[in-house]
Amino acid sequence: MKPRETPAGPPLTPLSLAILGLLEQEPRSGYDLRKIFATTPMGYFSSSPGAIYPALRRLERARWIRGSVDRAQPLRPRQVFALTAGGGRILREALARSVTRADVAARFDELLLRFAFAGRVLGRRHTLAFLRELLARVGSHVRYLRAQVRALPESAIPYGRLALEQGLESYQATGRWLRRAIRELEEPRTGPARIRKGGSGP
Amino acid sequence: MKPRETPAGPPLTPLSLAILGLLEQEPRSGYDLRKIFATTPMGYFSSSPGAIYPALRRLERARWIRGSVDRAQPLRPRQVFALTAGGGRILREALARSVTRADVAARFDELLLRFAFAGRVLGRRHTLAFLRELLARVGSHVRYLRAQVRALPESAIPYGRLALEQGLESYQATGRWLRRAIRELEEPRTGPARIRKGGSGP
DNA sequence: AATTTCATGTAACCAGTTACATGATTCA
DNA sequence: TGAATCATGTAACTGGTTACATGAAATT
Repeated sequence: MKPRETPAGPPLTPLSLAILGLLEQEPRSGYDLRKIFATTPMGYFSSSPGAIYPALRRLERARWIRGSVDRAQPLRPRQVFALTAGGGRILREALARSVTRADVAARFDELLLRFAFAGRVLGRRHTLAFLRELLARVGSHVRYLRAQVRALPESAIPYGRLALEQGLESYQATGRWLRRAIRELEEPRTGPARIRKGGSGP
Repeated sequence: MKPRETPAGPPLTPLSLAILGLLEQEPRSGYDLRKIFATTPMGYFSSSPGAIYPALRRLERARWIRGSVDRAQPLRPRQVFALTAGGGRILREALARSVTRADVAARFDELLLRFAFAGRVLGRRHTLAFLRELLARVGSHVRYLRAQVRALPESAIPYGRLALEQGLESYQATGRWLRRAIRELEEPRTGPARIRKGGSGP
């Protein structure tokens, strides 16, 4: 038995990952996916047909998803895609992959997407492990940014420092959120801690 | 005089904008830019030669920058690029462009980049106007996210809600930062308000 | 002598963008 | 009748990624 059974396969772009995660929840058509990307906070991803339909075909060619024509509907027949067993394995692998500081700095949205899917797909235990690793990496990124701020000459014009501080404070808030999320998942049977208000009202 | 003197020109991608902003500060070579992207928090941008050198040539073709060979150095001659007058106009236009909520949701890094350059290029007054508009858009995005959280069924599994709350809290922190930045720029002659510690230490 | 750094590039590839196309059905 | 919605696609383009190439100078 050779170690790697996956013969390369198509690259797992953020869009592909989002599609796999959504199809794990339930089978959906390309149009369903477009609606989700167009009308929910997942709208971060492109909802353009020129992105989604080719992506679906790539995933189908790799046998990670399988489409079937749904003729129940009276309209033009929809093609509904479902995750295959192999696709599920790929998804779990992608969600369990370890996190680097570079991911935190440059691809945080993807990490958040992974978290959102991890609960269903990996279960509470692995999701907690993921969050703890994420917290460690966010912490080291915060320390990195703080060092960058300190390294600025006192005389420098404030714009660069302010821009750095935006990132710093945003990641600090994320650190606080991570600790809360970890606490919440550790004791699952407590009522949901509603978020305190305050922040960016007018 | 026809209204638009700019005949299309190349698209102003985030990388192009970063390059224009950096060349506005001082003339630099492609290698200088690569070093900046590779070793500073601007590392968010790609430092690959396959991105930078073609971008430089596009900008040069559009006459937004101009390169000149620097033979002072004993090494292989460097080509140093400087912003042209037309390039400066393009840069100012890009920095002054108005902000939408979609920008806040999907392209915040670019907005931050614009802020970092705006101080030098647009001056304090226009930078303040930019920050105030940004604050308004961040506020409406926070309200949007809060509505999304509220719309979730109480029974839902907590992962989706938690993921939404990450964004919410991160943007709330950005709102606080924006108010502080605005205050700081409004009264320029106060000592720099150092950031209070706390947050994501170990 | 070998490695690292300086400095600039090219070539192949490709995911996503933009814009257009199609055709049925439901609604006003 | 006409518009909007459902639903799926294609075609052209291009910026960025990855990987490779080159060659001189400084460093070890």
